[in-house]
Amino acid sequence: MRKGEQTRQEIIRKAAPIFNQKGYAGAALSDLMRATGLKKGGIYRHFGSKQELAGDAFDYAWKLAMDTRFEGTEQIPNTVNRLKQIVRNFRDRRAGVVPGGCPLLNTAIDSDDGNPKLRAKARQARSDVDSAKLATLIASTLEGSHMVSRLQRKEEPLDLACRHLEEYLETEVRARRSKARADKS
Amino acid sequence: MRKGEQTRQEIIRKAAPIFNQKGYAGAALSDLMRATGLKKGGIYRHFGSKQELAGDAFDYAWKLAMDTRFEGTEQIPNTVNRLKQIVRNFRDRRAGVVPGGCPLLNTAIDSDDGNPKLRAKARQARSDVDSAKLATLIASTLEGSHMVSRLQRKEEPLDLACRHLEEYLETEVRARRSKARADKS
DNA sequence: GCGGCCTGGGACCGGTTGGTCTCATCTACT
DNA sequence: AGTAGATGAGACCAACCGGTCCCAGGCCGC
Repeated sequence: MRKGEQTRQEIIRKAAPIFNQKGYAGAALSDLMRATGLKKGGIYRHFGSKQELAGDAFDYAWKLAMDTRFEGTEQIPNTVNRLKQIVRNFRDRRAGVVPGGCPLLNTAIDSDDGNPKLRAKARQARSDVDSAKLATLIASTLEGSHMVSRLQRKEEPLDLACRHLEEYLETEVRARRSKARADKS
Repeated sequence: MRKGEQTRQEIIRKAAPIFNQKGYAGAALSDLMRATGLKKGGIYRHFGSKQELAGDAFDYAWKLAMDTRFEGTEQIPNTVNRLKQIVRNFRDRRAGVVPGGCPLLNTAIDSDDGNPKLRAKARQARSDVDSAKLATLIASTLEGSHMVSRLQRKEEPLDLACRHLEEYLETEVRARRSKARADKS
């Protein structure tokens, strides 16, 4: 029982970048076999289907991405400052995260038409993190500019979006909250 | 010669939604055969490979999307107002455009790792439309929120981003331009 | 250290993949 | 109207797809 679970996790770890880079249809069993060093039988011992593996791989990749984005932000007391740190993490902390870009963005596009299991996972992941409209706006902006950055292989669009968001948080949000607090008292 | 070109265009028109919805790997020849009503031989008479067809299909889908987004904006003299109209078009003019979401976003993600031909096309498409940092920011925000909207099957995120952009254009940009003009004089 | 269960290799499956080729038919020019 | 070239069907291909199964060997509890 011990060794099996260990191998299972190893497969997920090795498979995650493949799915994240090539998408569900693009990631062939042969790719996963090469990446894991296992043969088909070995992989299928631990997962009932390719979909199940893809699902677990997404969970793994997404958890890693979220952990990275929130890294060192929990203890920041001020909400606006915390959000700004998350934005900065999104831009700067690329290393250590699963290769192939944002797992949520990739999976959302990949599973958009068809593949309801993966779609549900992606949707759940998003709704878990969305606690406010503000977060939606920030996430959308970051996802979008991240995509454009990856496409152009330039940091500029993402950088621009980050600066925009920081400015926005600084001016609009902080100001609005101060106003709301003032109105309340 | 006449009929052939006609058929070729018809194939592109019918194939574009398939590629846009399922991605390159996910769009099987059999899908394209069903969509076009032609058999394999008939399709391959007009295209040297699946990649070539995918490339032409992307060009078609992207042109359609761009035409829709810029529809009725050329004659608006004020730059800020023109941008705001483009934003509104992006949100409202969904009909008539190739199903499956924004072709650029889909193709960018799909061709991100591997498939350099398609990647080059997507990159070219973006660089053609990006004339300014402002445009990059707007495009990134729209693409991102559009993705989130599609994922959640809700208009809210896109709507929110549009309102945010309109507000941003109204307050920041228009104000900045007025100031610049004032400084100059 | 023995026995049984867990593990992973590898052969095998039917179906599908992208792609080629031939040939009958249809089109369009003279 | 005749004919040459354009066209598309359909058979065919090897490779590969996701998935199943069995069995040898390694792991682990006793």
